[in-house]
Amino acid sequence: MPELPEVETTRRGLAPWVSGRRVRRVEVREPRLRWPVPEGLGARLSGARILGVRRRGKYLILDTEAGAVLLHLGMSGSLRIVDAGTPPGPHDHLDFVLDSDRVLRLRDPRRFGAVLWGGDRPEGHRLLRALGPEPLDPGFDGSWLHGRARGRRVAVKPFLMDARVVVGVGNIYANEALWAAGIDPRRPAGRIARARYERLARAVRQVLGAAIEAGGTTLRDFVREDGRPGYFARTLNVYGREGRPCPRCATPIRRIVVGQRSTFWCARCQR
DNA sequence: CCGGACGCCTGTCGGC
DNA sequence: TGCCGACAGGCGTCCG
Repeated sequence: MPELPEVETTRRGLAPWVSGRRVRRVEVREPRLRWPVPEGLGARLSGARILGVRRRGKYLILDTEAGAVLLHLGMSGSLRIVDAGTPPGPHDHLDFVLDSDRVLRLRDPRRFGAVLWGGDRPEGHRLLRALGPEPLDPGFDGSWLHGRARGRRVAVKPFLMDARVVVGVGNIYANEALWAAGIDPRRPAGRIARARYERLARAVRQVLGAAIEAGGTTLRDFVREDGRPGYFARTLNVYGREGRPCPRCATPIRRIVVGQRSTFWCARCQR
């Protein structure tokens, strides 16, 4: 599900509901996520004030005065704010009950998501430490991509989806950005000129920015904190559009597999 | 170091 | 109608 735009949409929606609130208690109905939900989470958090919600890549960081919680939505996760007393559905695995009588609730049918203890320095957590730059920050540009691609023979699409290269770009937005930049997704990363990486970096920024403005992409599971979907799906140019005409040249969009992931592209526009 | 494949899970959809 | 395979927004880990 969630790539950077969906996680950022979630962060923005959540922040006003959780910032400044205290956690009354944590209810874990299903601790078996990607990793087990830490045993002592509730004990640590009970009574602690939430200071804010940050995002790093596809991770959310819930900062509290007792330490930070790391949240990841995996493929099918979503976080919502519901009224206390709202009965949980089958895949509503965990609640943070707030002193406002609202509940921050995690739903994750496939359980690829995670809820982890981040401690006092969550950015030093082993899962966050090796992450590359934020694509919307100034440290990310064509030179960075070009430099990281030196000598790499991996296809540019999995290269772009590698969180050590740049965070937040998943399958949907990798497809879209490569189409926008006119680059063949199978092209070896080290065989792309700097100027084309400048185009690609701009495309990544543009696509992610537009998707955030649209509230993210909803294919099936993703909903915002209030249950509404994101509307970027109607803006997708290639993802999920096999056989439909390329919006730029009308050539039918093709689907192939690159790096074990579905890849949609226009063989005429992308070279 | 690098690239590629594999699981982890549940749900949905299309074809027969 | 029912069954079965393919596929799904991620990513850590393992293998050669």
